[in-house]
This record gives sequence, C-alpha cells and structure tokens, in this order.
Amino acid sequence: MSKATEITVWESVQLEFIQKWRELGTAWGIPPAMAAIHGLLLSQADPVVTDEVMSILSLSRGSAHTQLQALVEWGLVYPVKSLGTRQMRYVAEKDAWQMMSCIARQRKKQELDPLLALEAWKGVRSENAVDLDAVRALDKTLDGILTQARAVDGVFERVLSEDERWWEQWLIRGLRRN
Amino acid sequence: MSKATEITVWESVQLEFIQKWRELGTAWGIPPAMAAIHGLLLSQADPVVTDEVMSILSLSRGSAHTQLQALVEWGLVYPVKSLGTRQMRYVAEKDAWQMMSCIARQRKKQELDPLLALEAWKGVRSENAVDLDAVRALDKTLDGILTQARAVDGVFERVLSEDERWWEQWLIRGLRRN
DNA sequence: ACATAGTTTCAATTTAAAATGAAAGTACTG
DNA sequence: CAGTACTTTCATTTTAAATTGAAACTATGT
Repeated sequence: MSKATEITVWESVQLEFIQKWRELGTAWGIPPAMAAIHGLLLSQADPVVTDEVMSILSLSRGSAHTQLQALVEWGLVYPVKSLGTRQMRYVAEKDAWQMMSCIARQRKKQELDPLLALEAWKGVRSENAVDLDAVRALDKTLDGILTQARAVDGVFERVLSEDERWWEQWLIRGLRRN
Repeated sequence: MSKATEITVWESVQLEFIQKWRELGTAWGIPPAMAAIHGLLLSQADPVVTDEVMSILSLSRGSAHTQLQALVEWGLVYPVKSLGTRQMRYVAEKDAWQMMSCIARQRKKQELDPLLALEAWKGVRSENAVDLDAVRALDKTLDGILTQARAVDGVFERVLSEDERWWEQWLIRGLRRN
C-alpha cells in the first residue's frame, strides 16, 4: 500500500468517525459543529490549527472559533501555544474518564443545578404563609423531586471531586455483575 | 380567605410552577410544550382532559395531543379511560423515583445506546484488516470510550431493572457523606 | 347506519438555535 | 510605530425543531 493510499484510507476512516461523532453529538444535544470539531480532534494525535478545522470540516471561521472556545471551556480540548508563532493550536483530551468528567460536570451545571434552584422558589411560599391543600400537595411532590435531585447531586459531587478514580473500579465491578 | 381568592392564589402558584418547569425542560432538551404539560399534570392531583390542557396552556390540539402521547410513551403520564365517555384523561406519575427512572431510561436509549453502537463500526475495520498507526490510535481512544460507556450502561441497567429500591438508600447515604 | 364527540395525522408555518462572514480588535515583528 | 498575522465579535442568514390548525379518521350512542 503506497503512502498516498494510506492517507486516503486514513482520511476516509477519520471522516467517517467525525460523521458518527457528529450524529452522536446531536443525540446529546451538542451543536453539530462542536461535535464535529471534537470528533476531528479526538481522532487526531497532534494539535490542529483553526484553519485546518475550517477546511477539513467546511466551517466558517466564526463557528470554528466559537465551538473551539466552548470545547476548551468544557475542558475537552486544550489550547497549545506553539513557540515562534502566536497561532493557537488545539488538542483533545483523549482519556475517556477525563472526557466523561468534563461532560458530567457540564451537565450537572446545566441540568441539575437549575433543578435544585427550585428549592428557593418553594421557600418563598413558607414566608408568605400560603396554606391550601393544592399547594401543599404540590410542595410534597416537589419535596420528593428535590430530595432525589440532592441525592444525585451528591453522587456527582463526590465522583467529580475525587482526583482518585475509586469509582472507576466500582463502575467496572458493577458492569461485571450483569 | 374566600373560595374565589383561594382559587386565584392556587392558580397563580400553579402557573408559576409550570413556567419554572418549562424553563427546566428547556435545559434538559425537552420541548417546551411537553415540559409545560408535564408541569401542569405534576401540579394537578386529578386527571385532566386534552381540552383543559389546550386552554390552560394555550396550545393547539395537535401539540397537546402529540406531547401527551410522548409523556405516556416515556411513562411519566398515565392515560385513564373514564367510564361513560370515551374521552381520555391524563394523570402524571408523582413519585420522584419513578419519574427519574422514566427519564433515565429515555436518556439511556437516546444517548448511551447510540454510543455503544460505535462498537459495531469499529468492528468493520478488523474485517477489512485496516492497519495504520493513525487508525490504531483512534481505535485505542475509542476502546477507552466504549469501556467507559459499557460501565455506565451496566450501572443504568442494574439501577433501572431492580424493582427494589436498594440504590435509593445507597444514594441518600452518598449524599450524607458530603 | 347516521350523527356526534373525540382522536389522530400531517403539510404549512412559526420559532428558536446555529452558522456565516465580514468588520473590528489585538498582539507580535521588523 | 507601522504592517501583518491571527483572533474575536456580532448582525444577518440559514437550518433544524416545534407548533399549528384543519382535515381525515375512529369509536360510541341512538
């Protein structure tokens, strides 16, 4: 197999992967461009420059920039300052556990925290001393939800705060039992 | 406090809750109408009819119908056939643990299963005996991700399959430790 | 089997999210 | 302190998702 053929084979595998990753991203509620860039960087060993992202994925500069920023923000991608040029390069975190932590952290922030914020809303009523059957029933339902949310939050906090990966073993053990 | 005042107070609390729930839904990637209907049913003790949903939330019949179906599909809402009329009524599951299971199940289906499906894609290459450094590197990254995904999947399966709530206690214990 | 009350579907529209691209901003380089 | 090389921003456009509403459909009672 010639060098040129190798490149073609690899590129087709890579583009296929990026496509899969983009579709996956959609299912996860992640903007297509962001998922595609992440797919590109995940499948690429060495750092990549904005213009490469743009040309490989046919994205505008604005979109490439914004989504790269978001990926860095999430901690899924590291910006690397290359010496001699002020051009920024980007590499993806390849470690699966690390990746998952970033995503979990993000989701906690976006989904769990707003739910926990309902606590405050419920609190407003005890001040105003609203006392009706229907309101009490709603508050009871809400209590159940909040208790559960706090429990899940506790697990997230614990799992995400440890530098240790004690839970990695725990998860894998859980898997075996099935 | 007169009966009429009570109703007004309750209604304003309820509408406020529905609004909060709709916003929360948005953060969770749930269509606003679906979240609003769920909020209405969650805060309503007794079954509700499609036309009530429509008028209280100012939704079209089509939307109300489709989203109610989706909620039933998810298991978050039960359809109740009332005797004497063929009109369908709907009640929400109020138990927090039950609710969470439904949502978790849905997410597993939408997010985790597609990820696990990458296994098959990776398999294609061993058949075609593609052997390049770059491909091998990608497959290694992918292996890490898949291992992790399988572990998470195992936990989901286990938690969701038990009728027992052994993990309820476990979660709450986890919370206390923080 | 006709009328009525309710349900379901779906092409067309609306609304919200994401992408574009050009202009403005910033930092390095001689 | 230009001049260039790259980055950032943001008003506009595009695209995708959700909603509408009216027509088709189905079950039920007389």
